[in-house]
Amino acid sequence: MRKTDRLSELMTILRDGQVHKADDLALATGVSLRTIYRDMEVLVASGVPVQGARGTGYQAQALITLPALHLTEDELEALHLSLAILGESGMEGLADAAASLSAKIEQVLPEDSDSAGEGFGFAAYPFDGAARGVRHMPGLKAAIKARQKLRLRLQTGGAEVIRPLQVDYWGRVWRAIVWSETQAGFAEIRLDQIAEMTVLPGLFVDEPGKSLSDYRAS
Amino acid sequence: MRKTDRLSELMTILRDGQVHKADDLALATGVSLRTIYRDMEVLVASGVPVQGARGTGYQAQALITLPALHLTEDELEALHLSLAILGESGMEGLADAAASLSAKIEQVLPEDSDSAGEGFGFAAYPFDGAARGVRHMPGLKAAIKARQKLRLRLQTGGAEVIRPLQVDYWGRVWRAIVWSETQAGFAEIRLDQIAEMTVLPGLFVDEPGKSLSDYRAS
DNA sequence: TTCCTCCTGACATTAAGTTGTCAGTAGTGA
DNA sequence: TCACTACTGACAACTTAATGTCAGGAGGAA
Repeated sequence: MRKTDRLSELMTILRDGQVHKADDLALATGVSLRTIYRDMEVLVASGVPVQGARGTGYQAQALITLPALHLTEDELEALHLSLAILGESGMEGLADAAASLSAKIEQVLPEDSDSAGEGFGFAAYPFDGAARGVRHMPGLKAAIKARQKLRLRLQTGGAEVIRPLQVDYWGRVWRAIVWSETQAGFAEIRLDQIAEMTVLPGLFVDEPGKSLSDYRAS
Repeated sequence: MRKTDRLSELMTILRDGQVHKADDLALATGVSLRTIYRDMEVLVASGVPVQGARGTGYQAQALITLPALHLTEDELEALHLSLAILGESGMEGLADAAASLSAKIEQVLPEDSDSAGEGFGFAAYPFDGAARGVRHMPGLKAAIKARQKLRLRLQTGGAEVIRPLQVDYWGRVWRAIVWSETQAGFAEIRLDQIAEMTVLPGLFVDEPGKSLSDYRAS
């Protein structure tokens, strides 16, 4: 039996949530006790919620394994937004579950060292903030498509008239890349910093020095 | 360098969405061309959206990797419900992304062979059905807690007065385990088969032969 | 057609990982 | 305190996986 198959089998056995002695697991899988201890270590390290109690045995909680997924940005956005919506729904139990799932997801999402990024020196991604920020996503995207100017009031208090150019997921935050008319320059605005967003009647066209490709060239 | 580290590094390089020649990847990671070809095969097999074009090079799409997660049932419920809600929201683009993400998740969730289960012989888990079914989850759970009887009308047309005992995720479906007064027996009802659910004024107490532990003993 | 670069199989060699045995430690409940 | 069972380190032996070299093939663009 290959090791990965054996780990799978262990998880199947443990899925019942009952207490299992290492000896029995060893018998069931045909390996030594020492190997079971090692396997349990591997399972724990990979995030499987199983505990071993001395004198008792091993017990896992209800256990559904979602293997690695590769997501597009749209899919990640959908995931964030949907959990945020549920998290604020007040549905008993579900809001908590959405929060804990969201925390698990944030825990494992890659964080590029580059994205430590100046100005973003927060240690954790606050769930409430993400909910508020992600809410603006659809409106921002519509404005980008329609080339519509927006007025943003940020949590820091300032208001800016901007041309939204792009929304992306950079590091562990959703951000908008904008040309700010108020500041006459490019800006990267975290969506969770947006307190209020108002659609303005003015449209914009690509002007030299103010377009997305200019931003990228800088 | 360990293989897994190298695969990680390859993904980091490819994340920029640009075209990369295998030769350059080999130089960057210090292995032979043949090994790069093998590595790319492994990445593709694991779901990474990367393609190699002959004469050109390798290119990946925007790429966010969510490693394996271990969820509780509550968290899976939250995930299903939240995506279902977003999927029906009509938000442009997001409903599609929620659907595609949901499909990815269903694709990889474990399906116990036991759960092929008689009567459930469907090949795929229809998204629409899941949305409708998951909707009843909160009401069911409240009724279980309050020991409230319910009248269910199923998609097959029948109506039953039931005592809801438990909701769980079995195989790839959410189901309710109930004592059906109409049929005088236990039943397992897929949530997506519930067309309508009405709360009745009657409460129930555990009667011998009709409780959850009786179900489990059978 | 030529060039460029991905693609695949085979095989000997090399590298890495895994295992069981043994010894010793430790926590919990009766 | 004792019994039960999880826990950890070390090491030799064994197993499995990975690698590079070589040869040959294939698709797409200029």
